[in-house]
Amino acid sequence: MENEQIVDALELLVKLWDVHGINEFKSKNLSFAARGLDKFAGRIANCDLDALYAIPGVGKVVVQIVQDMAQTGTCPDMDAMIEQTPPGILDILKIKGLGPKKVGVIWRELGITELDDLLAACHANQLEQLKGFGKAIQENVKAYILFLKENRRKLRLDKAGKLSQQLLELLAPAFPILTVSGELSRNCEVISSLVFIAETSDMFGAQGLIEGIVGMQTDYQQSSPFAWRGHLDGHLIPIEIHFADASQRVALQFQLGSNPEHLAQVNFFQQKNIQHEESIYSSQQLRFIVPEMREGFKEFDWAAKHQASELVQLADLTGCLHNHSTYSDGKNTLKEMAEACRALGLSYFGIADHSQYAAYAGGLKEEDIMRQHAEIDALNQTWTDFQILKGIEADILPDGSIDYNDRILASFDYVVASVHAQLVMDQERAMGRLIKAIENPYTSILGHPTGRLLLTRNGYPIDTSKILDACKANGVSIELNASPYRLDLDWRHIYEAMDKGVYVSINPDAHKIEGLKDMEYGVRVGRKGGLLKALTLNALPLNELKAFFAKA
DNA sequence: GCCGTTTTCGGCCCGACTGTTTTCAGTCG
Repeated sequence: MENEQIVDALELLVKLWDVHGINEFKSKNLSFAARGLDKFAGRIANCDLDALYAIPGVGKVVVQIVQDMAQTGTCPDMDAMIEQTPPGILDILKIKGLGPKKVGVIWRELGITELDDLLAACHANQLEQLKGFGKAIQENVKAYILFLKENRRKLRLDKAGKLSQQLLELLAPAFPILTVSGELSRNCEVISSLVFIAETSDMFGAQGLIEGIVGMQTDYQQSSPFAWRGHLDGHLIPIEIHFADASQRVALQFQLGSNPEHLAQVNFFQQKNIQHEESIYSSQQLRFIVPEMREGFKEFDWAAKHQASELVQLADLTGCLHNHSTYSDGKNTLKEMAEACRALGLSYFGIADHSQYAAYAGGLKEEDIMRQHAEIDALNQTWTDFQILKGIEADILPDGSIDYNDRILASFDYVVASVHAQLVMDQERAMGRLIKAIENPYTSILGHPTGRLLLTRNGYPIDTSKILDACKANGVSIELNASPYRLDLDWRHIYEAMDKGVYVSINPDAHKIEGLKDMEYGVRVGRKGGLLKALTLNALPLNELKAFFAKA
């Protein structure tokens, strides 16, 4: 097992112990140890014992657990907990606002072990009767279960992409010409079904080929001679595989890859003998629209003003600006992160560790900042083609002020201002807080503007138009957080950012080296919203970027 | 279960909030 999986397993074990009410301090210690292991630089599975014992909270028992986990993927304690816990409890544990203690109460007092039963209990006002519960918690639980049920067949873009790759490999022997279509070909941030087009001259034999593949479960009611529908074992997301002969493929790819609104706007169903995508547009005197933009949203207005060649590309990026290191909650050192960034061919690395208010994430105290800046100055001596920029991801405090005093803020090259705590706000409060932060003269970039986590938590409500106006007026860039967990700014608002001339910064929010690659998701979703190279902050040459930060 | 001594037991990570209480437990980031 890899470090991340081991740590995840330990955290699950902690939760299960807490649900079962097992020695509170034993589980607290394991939780503490897991945090230490999470930060561990080497590979846990083959490090020596002394290194493990050096981690705070790790003693004989934890070492045994970790070793068992690393080698077998489980351990006796975990086996025992899994055996004693109905699987539905694990789903209930995912509900925000319900911790292990409350889940334990629900299980013991109401005998509930399934989400559906918990929802029914909410409807019957049983939850609010429990000690420590009330109307508010019951309403919150009800809303969250409905949210989970609505989303349980959906996947984030990154997960859908990986599953799609797996399916392409599975299907390749049967269908040499196979393409991805549907939402994934449009780079939607959340995918509700996986759509493929398989070229075949034997429409009626195609079905059977898929049925013969291990793991492919056919939904006979939804399938037809023209399309197989079903799912892959172990995955809830619906899969569609449409069949087309060579002459129909371009048209079908366009049809299934485009939102119906887009099809309507190009009069798709009135068009005959489609041979090339270009002709679909040219026949209507329209400019060509790239696949990812085909939503029937604002792409035609955009195309009236811009060319597809103006869209940002991965190769246009000159550096990246929102990253973490072991100074706060990152997994790799500042030097490792910077070197990895340089290896990607970028010309600068912006470090933006957490600020002091985010104590849970190891936010930087003043002395840490001094230490980090000294290290950056030293590292910057070692390169001529590359440099580290001194940034910070400073918390936007509940009153809208920015963490740190002006003297400290002035010591950074730039400041990413983000909300991390007190995320539950009505729009009025959220706007007051964000606008004040944007107006702060030290703010350079507004970080993850809504705080959303895709398929997990909706962000706080904001009036994006007013936020963009404030950004423009104050020389602040807005972040397109490229982590596939967030992809926040929502791409639907990028069109307006472009119209208003607001710079968008594609920020990976990387907490480890591999996280730097998330910039690709940012580019894909940015293009979907019409993001221009000219208004991508981290596509600017370094001197222009610095001028932007200086608000010159 | 682990740690660190006021060294073999007693105490255990932070700060803030929320929804429950009527002083606090549970949860979150």
